[in-house]
Amino acid sequence: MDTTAALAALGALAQDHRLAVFRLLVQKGPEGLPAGAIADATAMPASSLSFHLAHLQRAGLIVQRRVGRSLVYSADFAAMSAVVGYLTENCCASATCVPAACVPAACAPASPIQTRRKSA
Amino acid sequence: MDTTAALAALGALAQDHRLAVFRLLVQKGPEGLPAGAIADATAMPASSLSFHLAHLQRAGLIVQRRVGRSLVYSADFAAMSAVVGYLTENCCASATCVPAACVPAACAPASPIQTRRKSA
DNA sequence: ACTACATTTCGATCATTCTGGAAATATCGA
DNA sequence: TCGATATTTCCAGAATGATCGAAATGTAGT
Repeated sequence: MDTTAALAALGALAQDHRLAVFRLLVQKGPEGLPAGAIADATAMPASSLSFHLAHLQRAGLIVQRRVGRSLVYSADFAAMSAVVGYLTENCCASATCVPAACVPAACAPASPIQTRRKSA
Repeated sequence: MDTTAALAALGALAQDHRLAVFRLLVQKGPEGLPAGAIADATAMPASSLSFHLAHLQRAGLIVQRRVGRSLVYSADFAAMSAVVGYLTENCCASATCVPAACVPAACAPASPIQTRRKSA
């Protein structure tokens, strides 16, 4: 993950509503949640939610798929892992920090369905 | 680290100049760098830099100390570690994610001087 | 084709953040 | 105390971001 992508991801998460939405989607795992259900859970108006979902998606943190007439969103765990990787790689002066084993693909969902995006 | 603090940290890092400054300070380790040197390295006007340094400091990511007539800034590795901890704890549905050994105090500087702040 | 439903896009408004010059503050050495 | 250096605070303007109702789009069932 390059700095531009990291910046986009950090910017997307640095907002209370978006962080709440993302955490909710992470909880729900690869199955995700339709926009309506997210709106209910977070008690925000549809248009505002849509704005934030688009922001998270632009940043590559969530993924959208259509199911019937609903748009179902789910967290992109590989992208999140890349963000954590970027931060760990850039938060320490040298290699003395995190055991290397922790960095690659650190964020995997409980079940193995995986959204299969470019692993950054 | 609670969500409010994480939000502040993410917000502080989600800006190109601030991310650059923070990465520079992380590289420099606990010794840090005076504001003037940071201004030189990043080629930004003093007042703008001061604004961003204050932002990073409010978020708890960097620490300031006076050395002569310089104000020396250094990364707070414990705080950064807390941010990574928050993200890893909140990026996975269950405990299947990062081996627990990686989370606590993950971000330590090469030398053991440690800025000694509340560990978030 | 029509109606209902789920969600997005548009547009206007309000709030926040970024920027950088000029003035103020703090420290040091003589 | 004075002048030089280092940095911050103040200020105003420009840019970006957030909010949410209303209208538009897309999908499904009949």
